[in-house]
Parts: sequence; structure tokens; C-alpha cells
Amino acid sequence: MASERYNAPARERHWQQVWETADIFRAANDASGPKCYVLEMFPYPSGRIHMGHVRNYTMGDVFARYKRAKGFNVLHPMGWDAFGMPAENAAIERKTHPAKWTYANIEAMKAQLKSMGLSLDWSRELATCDPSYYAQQQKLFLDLLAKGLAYRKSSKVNWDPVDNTVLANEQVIDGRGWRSGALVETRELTQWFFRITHYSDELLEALATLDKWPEKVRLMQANWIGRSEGMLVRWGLDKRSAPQGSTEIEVYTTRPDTLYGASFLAISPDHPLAKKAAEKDRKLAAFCEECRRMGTSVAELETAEKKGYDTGIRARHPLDKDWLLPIWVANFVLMDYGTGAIFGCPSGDQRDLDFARAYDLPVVPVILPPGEDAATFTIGTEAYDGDGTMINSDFLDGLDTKAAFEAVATKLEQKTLGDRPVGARKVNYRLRDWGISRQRYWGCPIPVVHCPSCGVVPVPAKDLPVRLPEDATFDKPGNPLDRHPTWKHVDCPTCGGKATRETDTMDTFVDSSWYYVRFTAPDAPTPVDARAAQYWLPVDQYIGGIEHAILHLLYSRFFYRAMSDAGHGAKNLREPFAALFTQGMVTHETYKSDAGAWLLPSEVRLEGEGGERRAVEIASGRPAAIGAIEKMSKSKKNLVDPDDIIAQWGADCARWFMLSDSPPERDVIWTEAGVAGAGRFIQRLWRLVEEMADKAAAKGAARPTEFGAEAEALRRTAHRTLDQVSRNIETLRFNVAVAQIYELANAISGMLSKSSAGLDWALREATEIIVQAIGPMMPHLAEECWARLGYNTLIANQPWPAAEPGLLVDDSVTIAVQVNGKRRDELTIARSAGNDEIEAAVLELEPVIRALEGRPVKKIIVVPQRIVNVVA
RNA sequence: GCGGACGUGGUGGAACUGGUAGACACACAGGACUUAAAAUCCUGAGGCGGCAACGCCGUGUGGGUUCGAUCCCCACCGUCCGCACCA
Repeated sequence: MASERYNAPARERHWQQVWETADIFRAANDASGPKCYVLEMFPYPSGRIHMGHVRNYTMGDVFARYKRAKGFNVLHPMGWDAFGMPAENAAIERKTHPAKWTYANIEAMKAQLKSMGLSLDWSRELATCDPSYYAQQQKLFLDLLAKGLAYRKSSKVNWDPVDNTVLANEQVIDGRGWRSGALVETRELTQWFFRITHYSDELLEALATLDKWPEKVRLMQANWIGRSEGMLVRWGLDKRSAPQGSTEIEVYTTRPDTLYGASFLAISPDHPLAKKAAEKDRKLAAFCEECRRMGTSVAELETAEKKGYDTGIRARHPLDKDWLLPIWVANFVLMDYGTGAIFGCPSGDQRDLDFARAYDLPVVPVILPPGEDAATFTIGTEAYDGDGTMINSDFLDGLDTKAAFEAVATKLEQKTLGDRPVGARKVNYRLRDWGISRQRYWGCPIPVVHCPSCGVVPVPAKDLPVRLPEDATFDKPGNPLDRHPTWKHVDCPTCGGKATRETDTMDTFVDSSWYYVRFTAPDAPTPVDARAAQYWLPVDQYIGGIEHAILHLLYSRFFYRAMSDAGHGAKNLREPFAALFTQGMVTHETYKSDAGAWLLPSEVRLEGEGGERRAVEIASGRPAAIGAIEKMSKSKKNLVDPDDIIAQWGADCARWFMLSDSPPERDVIWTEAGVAGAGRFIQRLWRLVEEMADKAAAKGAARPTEFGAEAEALRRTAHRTLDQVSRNIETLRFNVAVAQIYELANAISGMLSKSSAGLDWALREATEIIVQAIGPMMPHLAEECWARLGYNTLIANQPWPAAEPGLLVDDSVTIAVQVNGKRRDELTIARSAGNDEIEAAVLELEPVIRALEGRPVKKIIVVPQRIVNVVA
């Protein structure tokens, strides 16, 4: 029979239809048997999927299909992270409505995702901008409010002047807004917060239980939470110098052991004491003002000098009532960490040392590094912050650092100032509460009403959801909800008086903090269906980008706990994602025209090879520059459109290429050659299956009793491949699984020209195995091959084949033979051979005798089934 | 500055728990088929020396542990990532 090329795009549409009609990917909440919840981070509906999505969803799909074949009840849903700024910006630019823009995008992207052949349960599709979703989120908010986990406060916040909204700390990267890239300003505003700090310790501690998360992500979260153990220490103020009514100041320190090395106190320009002192000191007031104007961007911090101003106020050392220390206002002290006040120990802290040197303050060494002599040790330009032996420290002298910490801590806890202890042990966290207010339209409305007489009043359940008004205008900057003529004006639910709605909407990260829970029962009348959540959660395998290591993943860990504590979760579950995998980015070469404009890969023609590679701009015929390989981005135009690839090569080809070569956690370089290689393999596999299918004799033939050596070897290869592919899919090592499938394909090809009863049967078996093995990765091709092999079932419904254990182990093994650690030969011997037998055989090998050069053998090391080393 | 990861042929990468380094793929070269091309198939290849058998060298650099190190330890170099005036 003449082979025809496999027409991937056409056949893929066919099989997608078949799957959809059979509705085989719908997950049942009431199924018995083991469940497996596979989830990829849901996309923002920007309008088109990009290659990053293709990679992410392919990985998830391979895992989901594999688990399905392994007999799990798999939940593999998809939805849309649909609130957010781009919709609003589109509304401004194109004079459309965010909802219209968003839903049109969803429709387009859904079609694209479907063309990828993903095994998704579309019946659970949700969009976070849909009132049916955000209504439930508003209920959650109110329950958190009732629990004190949501609250309102005035504080300094990060203001993004381009997006005209507040940002959470996690959303400020290098002093810039995470979306807009604008330098963030500081503003004092009254905002809504989630009390994530209530869970600081739990979020940190529980990281240790997440053994299926990347170490890197856990570390990043631990650093972000930033736990430190220290003490709050109260210092009495010298009455003569202190402002009226100020009697003490409290500092936070992690190094109370260095208290005798203190030479000054420093407070933030925003510290109440600084403000009070500034009332009477114009120069100080000016200094504080100057500090506030200083930016907080990285560049500014790096160049900023340590600046201070002596308030003239003096504080009494907590361990020595006769020791007065100056209190300075310093530009490097942060009001929102600790107490906004520190004591400076210049010998033990580089920053304090710099400050002391600049203002000529005392530098007293209190910790003697190991190996140094107390008589000669001095601090020059470098502080010593390590451990050592205490010196110049009164009752602490001679103790080591840890013991000194304990001794001071105990003493400070016993000593009193006024009627309270001078010191108290305190654990501090870097983590701040999550500011969720956004001054934007396209987000979930915060369901409260502000009443002049009743204060903040929750919107009653019967009035939920608080819907976004559809007739908002986007022609002016600022919050469309705030300037809407009628929307915000309501009667107070409590007293009935005139009141106004909250016009802030929630950070979109709130939406994505619980969507995985909603997927378990997307139509439930309550936010969470307890039974469904209990059955499906936690997510068994979560896959997404590393960029969410802190943001989304920390928020979700918090929010899941908070909603559980408010009564919406699965019992005895604290962590929503049991296993996390962070995949690498998709990168591509960049091209620039001689006019300096970025060019799409499709706009250039590549010529030559190796060091001679050139790019030519097709339109102009002029040479173009080949630039660095970078993450695919609109700005650099190094984009390849998944639609084009799927139309030309098919989804299976794109999927296979995404899985090949690069380890999934690393970046993959998209190349035309790589895609073509994947395409070639598809055709090759198809030809192989056609040829097999035509070997009619093997189909349904009885299993031979004797196979013969070649058939036996092929069977071993096939079953070993099956075994290894299974394990590599299980551990998401797709590139290795792909390589093993190639090996099996090579082994089958090598045998195709030969024929015997045993070999025909083994070939048929091996072919069926390879078709099943590619099933999760290239599902359409697998169906096509399965059908071509004569089956009228769906391979998507076939159980994963089991490897025959007997074929995974050989009777004989080939082991390496070394002389003095250098490989000289190899030896094939019965697996059961004893050490004596192996030793004897090794010593007779010609290369061994030669390498020994007549020297006597000192000993022979035999590692069974691995290696033999003859030591001479 | 602090913390972490990584470094293997021309390229992407593989190597189980310390046990034959370079699987598999891409690119390349030679050959077959073809009027020709495409497609396909076969063969070759880490480097150096050698006709070959074979020998020597080889996983960023330098040391160490070990019968044996890509893997463990120490130091250094380079790349990438995260955090960063955090008291």
C-alpha cells in the first residue's frame, strides 16, 4: 500500500470532535476510586495564547492523560483569570467595554486551546469576572471581614502613577509596578487589607511539609516571610532632653548580645518621637521632609548616603542607668519594620559603622572573632557581625555569642522600667499584610457600604452580588466607579440613611487565590461545596511559571487557610497544592532590521550556518541583525504564533517539540529546525505504523511459544521503554521520556525488514506499546495509529499498558571492567554469576592482561551487575 | 552585600543511590535512491596521535576524599535567579 503523509491538522480536528462528542474528559464528583487533580495556572484572557501557554498546558495535559490511563479519576479544568487592567486599558483605547473585550478574548482563546487537543473538562469552565464567580468571592470577603481577617486601615502604600492604583508589596519589583513598570510612589491612604501576617508563622513552618515543591520556591517564600528572633527593648528617655510627654522609646533588635557596643539610637523620620521633636526644631523638620522625598527605588537606595540628624534627645542604656546615648533621626531606618527605632552597634553592623564613622560616634568592639587577640583587636572600616567571645561587655565578658544573647535576654526580661519589663522576646516578620484595594473598575467590588453614622457596613447577603455597573465611562483617568453618577449612592443597610458604596475593587490576585477550589464545584450556591472540596483537594499537581513563586502561590496558601478558617474548605487541609512544578520559559532569537526596528521571525529569512548565519529582512531584502535569545515577548517581537504552528504542523508537533530536548524546568529555545524535527518524527512513526498494520499476519496472531533472540531483544527494549517512560512522565521528566520513545522507534525500525513468527508478533507488540506511550504526548496521532492498527476503541480510554516484569531484567549483564579505575574492557556474563566466577573471567580478558603489564593484582572490587575494578 | 541554582561535544541535553561520560535529538559530513530536487534510508563523528589495533587526554579551573568522582568536600572563576538600608 502506498503511504500517504499523515495530515495532522485535518486528523486532529477529527479526533477533537470525537473526544468532544464522547465527552470523555468530564470529571465526576461522585466517582469512586483514587482521584487526581491536575491543574495548570489559568490564563489571563489577553486575546491570544502564546507559546508559554502551549508549553504549560502541554505538560499538564501529558500528566493528566497519563493519570487517566493509570485509572485515576482525573480533574483537569480550565478557566480565565479575567479581571484586570488590560481590559480597562483596552476599553480606554478602543472605546469598548472591558466585559465585551474580555469575553471576546475568552472565546478566541478557548478555540485555540481546543485546537491543542487538551483533555480538559470544559463543563467546569469559569471566568473570575463573571458575577456568578465574584458573588461567591464577595461572600468570602464578608466572612473574612467578620473574622477580622479583612480590615481597613490608613497606611503608607505603594502608588502606581501609571495604572493609577495602589499595589501590594509583592507587586512592587525593584521599586517599580509589576505591570506598568512605573516608579512607585508612596502615599498615605485608607485601604483594605487581608491579615496574611496572622499566618506568618504557619505559612513559614508549613513550607517544610511541601516536599513536592521546588526547593527554590520554598526558599523564596521563606525569605519573603523573613522571620527573625529578637527582642523589644525599652529605653528610658533623659527627662531634660525629651519632649513633653515622651518618657521612653522601644527598639527592636536581633542582637541584644551587642548591647554594650551601642553608641547611638536611630529612629525613622516617621517615628512619633521624631515628629514630636520636629515640632520644636525647624532644621529637624526639614531633615525629615528631605528623607521622605527620597525615593525608595533600588538605584536611589544604592547611591543614598547614610544621613542622620541628632535630635538632642538622650536615652538611658537599659543595662547602665548612667550611660546616656544620643537619639538620631536616620534616613535608613524604616518605620514599618520592627518599631521604627534601632540601637546602633557600629562594631557589629556595617551600616551602623558607616553611620558612626560619618558622624564621629564611638566604635566599641564587643565580639572578639575566634583567633583574634583582645588586646590588639580593633574595628577599622569593616564591622564584624559573626560569632565570637564577648568583650567590653560587663557581666557578659567571656561568654560566647549565643550564651550572651540568652544572658541579656533573661536580664532584660527581669529588669523593669516603670512597672513593666525592660525587654521582651519577640519574633518579627518581614511579611506585611496584603493590601487588596485597587482604585480600578474591572475587579471584584468590595461589598461594603460607608455610612456617616454606622461606619463600615457589610452588604447583606440578600443584596449580593454587588455588581459592577455596566454603564461606566472610561474616557477620564481615575476610578470609573468613584465618578459613576449613581452607582455608589445607596441607603445604609443598617440605618437606612444616605450612604456610599466602597468604590475600591479587589486585587485580581484575590480572584486567583481560590479558583482551584471553585473548580471542584463551579455551580455551587455557596463559595465552596464541602463534599466536592473534600474529595478533590488538594490539587495533586500544579504547574505554572516561576514568576508566581511568591505572589500567587503565597497568596493562595494564605487565602486557602483564611477561607477554611471562615468555614469554607476541606477538613484537615491547610495546603492547597500538594505538588508544584515551575516550568521554564519559551525563548527565541531576536531580529532587528538595519533601521533598528524589531522584526518578527516570520519577517526574516535565515541563511548560512554556524558562524556564518545571516538574517535577511524579507520585505526589504536588506540584512538584519541576529540578536540575543530571549523570552518571547511582544516588545522584542520574537514571537511565534501557536495558531500558525498548529495550522502548518499540527498540535501534536508543537506538543512533541515542547516536550523534547529541554528539561521542563529550564528555558526552551524555539527553533524552526526543532519543529521540523518533531514533524519528521510524526511522519516516521506514522509510516512505521502503516507498515506494521499491513503486516496482516501479526494481527491477532497467537503468541508464539518461542521468540528467538532478536524478537526477545525487541520485547525487552519495548517493555523497558514502557517502564521508563511511565516513571519519567510520573516525575515530569518529559525530555527523557521522549528520548526513550525515540530509542524504541529506532529499535522497531531496525527490525521491520526482517520477519519470523516471533519477530512479527514482537514487532506488533512493540508498535502498540509505542503508540500507547505517545498517547499522552501526541494524543491525536496516537488515536490515528490506534485506529490504523485495527482498533475501534479510543486510545484515550485505554488503560496504561503494564510492562512485563520478567522482561525488565536480563539473564546476562554487561559490566565494565576497569584496571586501576580505567575502563579497559567489558564483560558479558550471567546475571547470577558469583564474584569468584567474575574475577576469574576478568583476569582472562586480553585488555586486562595487557593493562596489568605483569604487575601483581592487589585486589579486585566487584560491584554486582555494575563494574569490576582490578587494582594492581 | 545576603541567599540559591547552574557550568558536560558544533548545539539542546542524557548518565539510576559514587560505578562503561556523551543516550536521544538538532546541526554537519559521506553514501544510496532520483534526470534533478524534495522526501526517505544507510553510515560516520568528543579531542589529540595512529593505516589500524590501540594509546593518551577529556564533564568551568585548582586541590582533596575514594579501588573508582559529571556526582561528595574545600577554594576559585563564570552565568542566571531571588532578596536587599529588615535592625
